[in-house]
Amino acid sequence: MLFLNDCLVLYSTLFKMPRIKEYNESDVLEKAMNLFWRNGFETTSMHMLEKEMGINKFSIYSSFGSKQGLLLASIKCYQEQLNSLLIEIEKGKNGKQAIKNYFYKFLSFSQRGNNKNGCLITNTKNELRDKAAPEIKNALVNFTLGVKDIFANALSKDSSRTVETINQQSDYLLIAMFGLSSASRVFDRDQLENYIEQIFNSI
Amino acid sequence: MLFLNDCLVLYSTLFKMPRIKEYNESDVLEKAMNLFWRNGFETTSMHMLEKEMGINKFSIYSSFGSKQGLLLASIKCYQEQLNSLLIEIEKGKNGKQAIKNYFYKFLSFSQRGNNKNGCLITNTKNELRDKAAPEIKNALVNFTLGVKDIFANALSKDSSRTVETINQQSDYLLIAMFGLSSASRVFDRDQLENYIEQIFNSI
DNA sequence: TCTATAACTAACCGATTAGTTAGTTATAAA
DNA sequence: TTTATAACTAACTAATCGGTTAGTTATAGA
Repeated sequence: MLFLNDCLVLYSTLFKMPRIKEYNESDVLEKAMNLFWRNGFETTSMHMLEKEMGINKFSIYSSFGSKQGLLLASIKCYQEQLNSLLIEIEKGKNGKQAIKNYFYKFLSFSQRGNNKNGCLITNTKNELRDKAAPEIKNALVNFTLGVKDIFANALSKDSSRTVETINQQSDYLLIAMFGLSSASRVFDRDQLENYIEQIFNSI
Repeated sequence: MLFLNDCLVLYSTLFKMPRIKEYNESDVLEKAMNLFWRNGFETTSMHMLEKEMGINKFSIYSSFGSKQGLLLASIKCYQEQLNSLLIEIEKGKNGKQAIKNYFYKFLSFSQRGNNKNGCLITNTKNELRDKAAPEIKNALVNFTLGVKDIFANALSKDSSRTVETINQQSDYLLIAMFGLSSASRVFDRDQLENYIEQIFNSI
């Protein structure tokens, strides 16, 4: 992602160099992401973001445009973190087992630090629905479609599944993952692990 | 539930009868419940509630005490409606099939009128978590425990399940129902029906 | 040192929030 | 008709919301 800072570096080679930003945009973005992840969009106020990010409103708005702009940047930051778990699926030789491993890793990811934050993407889908800006909706939908594709590709590595079965099972796993994301905010770890085991009994 | 209206009737036999309420409390409660169900707690403002319920703030506060008090009453109203679906499970002879039928009926219930409202209980759990008043938390937890019991009792009707298996499978179905509630707000009907079929393949 | 510029501070904006309250109206027993 | 009382109206409160802006500060080339 190209941040204003990068533009400034380019700019400074051509014109006079004005005052330098005192914060790192990817550092403060990570903090904003964690706040949205923990509290949701509406509950997270600009005041909370100022305190957590350590910068004031002017800086937030000059770097990210709006509160929803900051959420969109947070979602993309979050998606990059999830992607590093998702590519493990593609490496696995046994598709079903690779997806199952991903479910377990995701569970740890969603409950790290004893916080029951769930999944930022699922949380945002659940919370905003129609109220999200089109860019945010697109980011959420596209990521979800990507995950389904990864599931489908993994399943197609295993022997003897029809195209129809692969489509049904990847759809099923997608909703099961959505359910796990929501449930991970409420249920205990052992209940959730039992849930994962049962999910993979049926495919 | 004993409403102020009922107290008033009792009161009127002993003292002078003052002005009569111009609205029916269970009627306006149903409308409030639908609003909370559709929009969630925070998004539903007192102004929206005034318009939807057809009464003003004073009346809402005199009948239900607070916004969270109105939510609590709405949740109890909602639970009564779900109970009429849940008792069908207890009537069924084949436990697994009875629970599966409940999943399908719940899906129609959660998407009636082409609205993707999900489940008021799941939505509230997802949205409020720690911010809910203790009374609301208790109502949610107790209802959830009740549903698990109903699942367990139904499964124990079928032959040859150990106590351990019944506990695991009813826990699994509880989380699957939670997942279905969340997913029903986002996914399509045929995807969700496929999800239900796959769930019951594994038990 | 001067100057153009962007980073930064802090006060401010109108709108909206949940909740309150003073004053008015309708009721029915007395 | 009088009167006690609760239902009702509507204006109000203090706090908070996302977002803006006028004024100050730091930078580095000229």
